[in-house]
Amino acid sequence: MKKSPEEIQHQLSHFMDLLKRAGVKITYQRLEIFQEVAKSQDHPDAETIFKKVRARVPTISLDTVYRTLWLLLDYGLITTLGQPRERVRFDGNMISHHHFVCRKCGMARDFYSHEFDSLPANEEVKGLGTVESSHVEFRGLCSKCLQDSE
Amino acid sequence: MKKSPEEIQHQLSHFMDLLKRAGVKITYQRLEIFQEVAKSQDHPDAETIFKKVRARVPTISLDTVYRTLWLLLDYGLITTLGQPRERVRFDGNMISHHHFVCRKCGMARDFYSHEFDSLPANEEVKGLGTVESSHVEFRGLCSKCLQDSE
DNA sequence: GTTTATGCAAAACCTTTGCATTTTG
DNA sequence: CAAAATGCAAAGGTTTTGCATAAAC
Repeated sequence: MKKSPEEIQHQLSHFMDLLKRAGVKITYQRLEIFQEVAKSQDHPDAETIFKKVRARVPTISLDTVYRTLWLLLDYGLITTLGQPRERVRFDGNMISHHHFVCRKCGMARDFYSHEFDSLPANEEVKGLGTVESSHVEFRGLCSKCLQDSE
Repeated sequence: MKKSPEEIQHQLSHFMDLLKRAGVKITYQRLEIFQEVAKSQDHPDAETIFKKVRARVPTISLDTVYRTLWLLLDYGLITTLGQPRERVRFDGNMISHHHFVCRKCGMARDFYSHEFDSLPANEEVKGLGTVESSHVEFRGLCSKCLQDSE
């Protein structure tokens, strides 16, 4: 589902509004980086975004890209695949299971559900390849972070 | 759901069997590392596993831990949270969506489903915290990797 | 005895930080 | 003009690699 130029434009206005209200400066670099991520379809890494933006802003540096991406994340304008700023974590539980992940502290706990083990894939998904398993991730706040924020 | 000592023992036999058949050497270090991950409940990182194993094998080094963990992953004896050996990836799509991920090449594609946006959490999950959203990940082989393996 | 794994140290890799300069509001 | 952001270079943290030694088969 590719975004229309109008939709990108609309998101861009929202982005500028949000920064303005927060007293954060709107720079040429930030606008370009935001647009690049907003129109991306393939979950790019920082380096990829850097290269694409550099084609239009030759003086941009990689650390500005990182700083901007974390800023966008803080303002809830983008998300990451998996937990950001984390090292690899290993899982010795080979029984099919699912996760509850705390969006604040990153705590991940297993739970089990036969129903979720084999959710039905629709035609759109079947067209992408062969589906072997399904995994559910519930996101929210864990009891501990809930208490801390009260 | 904590594993019983018998279950760990059973998994250990399976592990040794598999390595033997593959002509891979069974070492003290590998046995200890495997057991540590097998009994873990909290998705530890390499450093954590290293520290725990070092308590029993004082001469072990961190690079052996990494080499062994990737070995275990290759043999399908453990998994990782998120994609292994990957940098952070950003997602500019803020509409609630789900993923199909290829287990071979790591390709991740979005798809949409109102049903999956709010799957019902059971009592076990509700006890962990407040659930805000649900996300489904289908895993399998993408069309491209499927072709390559034929 | 031959092959493979280990431990060490050094490298590679991705991401972050300090600081002088430039840009924004 | 004051405050904040950029670009540079250097540092930080995690993961990987080359190689001599040690262990497994």
